[in-house]
Amino acid sequence: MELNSLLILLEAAEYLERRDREAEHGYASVLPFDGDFARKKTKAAGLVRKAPNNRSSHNELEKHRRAKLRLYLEQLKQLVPLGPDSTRHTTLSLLKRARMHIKKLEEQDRRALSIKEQLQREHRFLKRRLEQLSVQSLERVRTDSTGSAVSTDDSEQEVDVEGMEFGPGELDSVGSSSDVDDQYSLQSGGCSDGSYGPPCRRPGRPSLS
DNA sequence: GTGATACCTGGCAGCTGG
DNA sequence: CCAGCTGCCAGGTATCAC
Repeated sequence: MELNSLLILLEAAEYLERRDREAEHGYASVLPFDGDFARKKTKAAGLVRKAPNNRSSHNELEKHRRAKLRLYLEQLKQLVPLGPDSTRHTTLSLLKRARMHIKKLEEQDRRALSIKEQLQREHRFLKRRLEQLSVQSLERVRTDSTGSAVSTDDSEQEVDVEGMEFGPGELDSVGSSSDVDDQYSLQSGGCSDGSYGPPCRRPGRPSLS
C-alpha cells in the first residue's frame, strides 16, 4: 500500500480522535479542513460560489473517492495484525490498531538498532583481543625458539600463529564459530530465539566499556 | 434503539487551460 | 484572470446488523 495513503488514514484517525475529544469538551473544531466552519465563514463574507455544473458526475466522483477509501482500508487490514477479537472491526478501530502497530514496529526497529550497535562493539573488542593474543603467542614462540631447549612436551599447547591472522572479512565467519562463542552459545541458552529483547548478557564476559 | 456504513449534496480550495 | 475540474469535507438521510 502506498505510504501516502497510510499517512492519510493515520491523519484521519488522529482527526477523529481530536474531534471526539473536542466534542467531549464542548468546543468546536478549528481544524484546517473544517468544511462547515469554512462554509459559514464564506457565507458571512457574502461569497457564493456556483454549484458544480453536473450533480450526478459530482456524485460519481464522490462515490469513486469513497471506493478508494474502502480499498485503502482493506489493504490496511491486510497489513495490520488483527487480534482474536477480529470478528468486527470499525474504521476507527482499524485506524487505531494501525497506529499502534506502527508504533510497535518503530520500537522494534529501535531495539534492533541497539542490539546491532552492541554486537558491533563486541566485535571490535573481540578483534582487538584476538590481535593481542596473536602478538603474545608470537612472542612466546620466539622466546621458546631462542632458548636451546625446545619443549617437545605434548601437554604444551601449540599456537598456530598463521591461523590467527585473519583478514577483516574472514574474522566475521571465524568469530561466530570460535571456541569462545561456542561457549557463549552454550551458556546463553535461550538467547537465540530471535526475539527482540535486551542484549543477552554473557557470564564471565569482560566489560566492553 | 443504536452504532456503523454508504450515499447524496452543497461547499471550499487548489490547480489548470484558455 | 477566470471558469471548470478535482479532491476533500461535513451534514443529512437511508440501510443494515446487533
